[in-house]
Amino acid sequence: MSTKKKIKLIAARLYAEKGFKGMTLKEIADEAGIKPPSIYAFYSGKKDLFLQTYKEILDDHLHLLKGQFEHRDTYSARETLHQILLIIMTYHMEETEKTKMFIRLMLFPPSFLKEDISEYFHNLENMERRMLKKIFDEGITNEEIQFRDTEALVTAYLCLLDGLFLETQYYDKEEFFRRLESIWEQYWAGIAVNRNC
Amino acid sequence: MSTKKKIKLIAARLYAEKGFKGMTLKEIADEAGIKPPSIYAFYSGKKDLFLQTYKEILDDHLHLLKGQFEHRDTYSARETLHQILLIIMTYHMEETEKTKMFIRLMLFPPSFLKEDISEYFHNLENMERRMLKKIFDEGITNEEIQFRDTEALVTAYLCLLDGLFLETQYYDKEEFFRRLESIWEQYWAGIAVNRNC
Amino acid sequence: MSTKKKIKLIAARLYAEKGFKGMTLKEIADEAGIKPPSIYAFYSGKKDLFLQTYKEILDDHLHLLKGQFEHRDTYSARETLHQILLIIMTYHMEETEKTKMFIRLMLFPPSFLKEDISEYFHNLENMERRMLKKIFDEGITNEEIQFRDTEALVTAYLCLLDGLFLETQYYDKEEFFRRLESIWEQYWAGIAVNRNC
Amino acid sequence: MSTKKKIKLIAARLYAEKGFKGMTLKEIADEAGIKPPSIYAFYSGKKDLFLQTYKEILDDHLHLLKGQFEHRDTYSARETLHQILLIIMTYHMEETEKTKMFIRLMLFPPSFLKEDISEYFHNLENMERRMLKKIFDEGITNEEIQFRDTEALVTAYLCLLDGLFLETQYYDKEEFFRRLESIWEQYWAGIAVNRNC
DNA sequence: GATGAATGAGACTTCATTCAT
DNA sequence: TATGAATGAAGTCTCATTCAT
Repeated sequence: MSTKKKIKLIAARLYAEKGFKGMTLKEIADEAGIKPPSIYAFYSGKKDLFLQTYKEILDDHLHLLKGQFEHRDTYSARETLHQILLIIMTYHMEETEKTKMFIRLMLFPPSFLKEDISEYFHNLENMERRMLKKIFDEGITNEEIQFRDTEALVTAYLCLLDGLFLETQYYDKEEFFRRLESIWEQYWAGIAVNRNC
Repeated sequence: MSTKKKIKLIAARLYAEKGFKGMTLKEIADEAGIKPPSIYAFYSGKKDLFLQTYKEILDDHLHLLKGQFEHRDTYSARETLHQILLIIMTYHMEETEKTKMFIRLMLFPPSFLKEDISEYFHNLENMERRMLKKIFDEGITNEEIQFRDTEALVTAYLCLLDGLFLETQYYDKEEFFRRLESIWEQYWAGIAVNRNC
Repeated sequence: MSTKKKIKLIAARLYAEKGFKGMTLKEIADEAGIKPPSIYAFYSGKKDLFLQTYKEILDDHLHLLKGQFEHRDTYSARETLHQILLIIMTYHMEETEKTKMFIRLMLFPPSFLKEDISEYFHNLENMERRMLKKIFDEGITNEEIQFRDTEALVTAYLCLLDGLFLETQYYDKEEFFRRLESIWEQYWAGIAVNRNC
Repeated sequence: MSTKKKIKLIAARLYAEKGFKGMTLKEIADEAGIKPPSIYAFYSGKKDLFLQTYKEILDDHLHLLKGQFEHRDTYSARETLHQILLIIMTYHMEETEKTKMFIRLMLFPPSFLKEDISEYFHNLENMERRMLKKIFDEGITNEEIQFRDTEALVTAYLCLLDGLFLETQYYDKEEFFRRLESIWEQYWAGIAVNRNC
């Protein structure tokens, strides 16, 4: 891997662990096997390095989400919604560094990025809402899901995503996915058309 | 207010905003209207100040939770569970600084507190689970809630709490509580005994 | 003992151990069971406290020396010279703090005392030389000591004192006095009139 | 000279003058024509700088002593013992800084070095005693020196060394060496075989 | 006498950054 | 590309000292 790329990866990890102030160029350089001034051969400073790092993280994340919402036609709404949970959470459980960085950016952005980040998340949510809305609309049309204001359905699903997302930080893989299934079942029971009545 | 108390409050806020490294004694002193060395008249150092601050935050939080779970006998399970959501989230929407500090501690504890924090959250969850278990058991006995493994019910409710908790960070008060109601309704529908069948 | 006196004694000890910069008013106050500002009730500052302390040390020392040289008439030169060694060294072995302080003052005086101290030691040496000269003159007159330039005898005796003085810092009491006797014997053999020839 | 070496030399001098606490990185930097943080390019802190400095001082000193005791076979005991005095004292009169540092280390070691220093001086004395013992044994065999317990002879010679050593701090070169000769003569008279009887 | 609160001065140290090589 | 040397800015902390109480 190129030194430049290596620096960026290390920076991402250290940012996730320690935050912007807490990560030092010395530590990054040490782990990359170079000396701090060498970083300036690739990036114009700490901020620049971080800017390039964080952009990549967000792009990754967006790409992942987009991927999940495409090719969804062949499945039922139930399967799609369940699948989305699984895929997103698997990603977060596996890419823990990226996820930690993501959380830091979301909740505690460095002040010089606050606006930028805020806009990103705004767009992200809108995109998610649009995509989910389609899925719920189809689910209602197919009589899989109880008729209800689609916006409300989206809202609750996003809350489910958020809750699970936060919990990826507390539990180990096995425990987490056991919980996920249990939670999913109750969630689905609340919105599915009850065919047993 | 005493200077000592003032310092602690400012420290809590700045920790919430910037983290341990990011908050500086200079800034704390400036806001308190004193000079940095004066802080040492009350705390033996930055770490000590932080330790005393964080202990208070956690005690506050624990106290709040305990308060919510007491005196619950007169209400139905539905009311109790709904009320818990409302009270906890109201606290977090109002005490935004303490909540931010709480989140930082939970997700990105300073290394010298990792163990301590970890133990605290472990105890916290156990306590919550015990209390919620009782509520759900009673709900099932009263035929308000569908018969189901109580542990699973607790797990899902905690996930709901987590999701909402995270969302206190994104939305304004009005928007947040609108969402809360919508989410609650769907959640309750998933676990309540369906009397219309 | 009065607090004022207590402070002075503690200051002396701490100066001996750590030097002027190394001793802090906090530490002095702690040991005296008071708070640092209270020292200002007795002394106008650290320098003043030290000035009063060091003056007492030097006065003590001078007083001791003077005492040794008086009342010497009844003894032989041999006994007198031997006795002086014993008494001075006993003092230094017993009053280790005062001795340490004395050494510090002599070798590493705080810059604001350099001149003062230098003058003191100049006077001290002159006084010692005068007194010793008398003893040696009498010793030569009595044919106890070989005829020789009295100044040279004084010089060698002072060197003996210095050597032993330094060694009070290295050895324990027993070991030290064993050495002293052995050294004294050889010294005396070098200057005594050899009656066996 | 390299900046690193320059810093070390200045540190040694300032330590000699003012002790560990009294010497400041600011002053060292000023004299070296750099700024305090630059010192950290060469040493990891004040302690480290001091450690490297003091090690060199002790090594120097040991090296000097060892040098004096070698190649002594061709000389008489008298010449050897006299020569040792001269060479050691010449060193101390010329390397006044190193000697002052040496004295400070010996009498007032920084607490973090106490053990280390103590062990060093212990070893030093043992080495000196061994070497001197040989010289005295040979001196007795050659009938230059009166028969006597060799340990006692060594003890007295070391006391002579100590006395002169301390006096290197009081007198100027000329005065000092005049005294030395006078002292030496009386010392030697006390242990030499008296051929005139 | 004594002290709690406060502070100016100054210490050590870290860190991002520059620049000549 | 890479780095050794250097530094300005800033941070934590210590300490003698002041002052109102």
